[in-house]
Amino acid sequence: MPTLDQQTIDRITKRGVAQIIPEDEFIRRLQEGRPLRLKMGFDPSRPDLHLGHVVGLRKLRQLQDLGHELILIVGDWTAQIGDPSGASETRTMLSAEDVRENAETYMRQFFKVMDPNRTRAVYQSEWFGKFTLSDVIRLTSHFTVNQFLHRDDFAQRYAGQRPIAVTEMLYPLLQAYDSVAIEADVEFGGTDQLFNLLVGRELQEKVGQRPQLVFTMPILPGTDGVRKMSKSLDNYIAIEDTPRDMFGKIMSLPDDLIPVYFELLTDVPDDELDAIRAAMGPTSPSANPASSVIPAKAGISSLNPMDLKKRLGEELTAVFHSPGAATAAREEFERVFQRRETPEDIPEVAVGPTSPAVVSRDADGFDADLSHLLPALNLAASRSEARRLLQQNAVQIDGERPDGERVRVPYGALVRVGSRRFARVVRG
RNA sequence: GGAGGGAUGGGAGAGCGGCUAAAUCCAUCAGACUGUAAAUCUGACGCCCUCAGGGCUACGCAGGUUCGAAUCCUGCUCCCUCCA
Repeated sequence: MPTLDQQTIDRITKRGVAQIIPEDEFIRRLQEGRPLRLKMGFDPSRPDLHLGHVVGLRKLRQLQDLGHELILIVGDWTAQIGDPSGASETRTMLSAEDVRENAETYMRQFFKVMDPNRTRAVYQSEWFGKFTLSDVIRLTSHFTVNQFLHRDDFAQRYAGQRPIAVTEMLYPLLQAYDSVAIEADVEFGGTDQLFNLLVGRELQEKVGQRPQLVFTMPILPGTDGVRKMSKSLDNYIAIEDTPRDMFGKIMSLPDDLIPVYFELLTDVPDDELDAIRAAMGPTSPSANPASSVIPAKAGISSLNPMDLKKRLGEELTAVFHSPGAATAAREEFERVFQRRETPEDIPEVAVGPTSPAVVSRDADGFDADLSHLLPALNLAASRSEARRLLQQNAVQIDGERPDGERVRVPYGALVRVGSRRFARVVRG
């Protein structure tokens, strides 16, 4: 294993890190030069990875690249408990096939960031499958309810007289036992995982193992700019989003998220990061419309929010798809949104003579009832919505805005609703 | 075992007999503007129709009271809190 220079240590322990417990020991063990056994768990009931997960994966990848080994825990038992970190929602049991399928989906995404050669996936059922009630009692006996009630999330719910399921108390315990089972050296998680990770550390110590180090990573804000990125809040950018969606969602981020995203999701050097922060800071043009013209100093001219977002979008899209796809997505974006031109791939929809959208037709086109045509083209969910869109002047046919519901539509016409919904009408 | 609280539109959350297709906020969509699908402002936001109007469905489920119910009553189902 390579010896570590200070720069590498800083990169590992400073950037994109919330807390390392204890930090000095972590650095010492990194320098020992022996492979560490890194642990990270995942919930197989939600196999969709998004950029919020990538923050942690990138950190793990850095460590893999230094020769450390990751053990990925497939949480097929904890998944049955539900998400203890907030929204209480009863979860149905997953079948073994579901778990396996979800795990495969997960890994497919996972290995876009991680190194498969230094990753080993294990299922919790390897040890919990054999668990007996007395094992459970022994496990629970190490901790007190009072201790668990101090967990931030539980404390808040208890104070607010909101429910805390008994099984949720089991969640940290199971997760902790995973650390014992695999003899983890370091466990990783978001800052909201701190309590669970520490329980693992404590349990290992109680059963006579060397206690794991705990490594927490900052939570990435979602596309709304406020709440953490999560699927249930629908403010996420999925790893498997199409290049176009991924790029587009990044372009729609609030400007003040730009520095965080660069910091946590890219390798831009720290000094460049500082420049970005300075440009986006409270006195930046984005926050002060009066000075929205950026000084045309060479090298700094690229530091306006839109260009930064394009760069961010292109870099990230390239990671999860390909550089070519990323460039194409950027060009598409520029064409459709900046120059208001038409996109490359427009779905063609055949409209036949019996369609209610067709009032009468001839060889070149037809007289259309737009309230029927838009739903038929998948440009509106219902006739009511179609009418609303028409009233709002959102509809264009070959660039013309119709003034009524009845209008002549030639075959091959491009129908556009708003700025991003398109369809081409073909004879059917 | 006992006492109490609740179930409303994609989410949160008002309403507590007619003025309620249901306040407000968020999300969403559109228009304007722009540096972008940012920000801001404006508007829309159940479905259907021969559409400046009309109709149908909707406030956990099933009944009931009433000219009229999301709102009152009864029974169910589900959820939550507290006491023991």
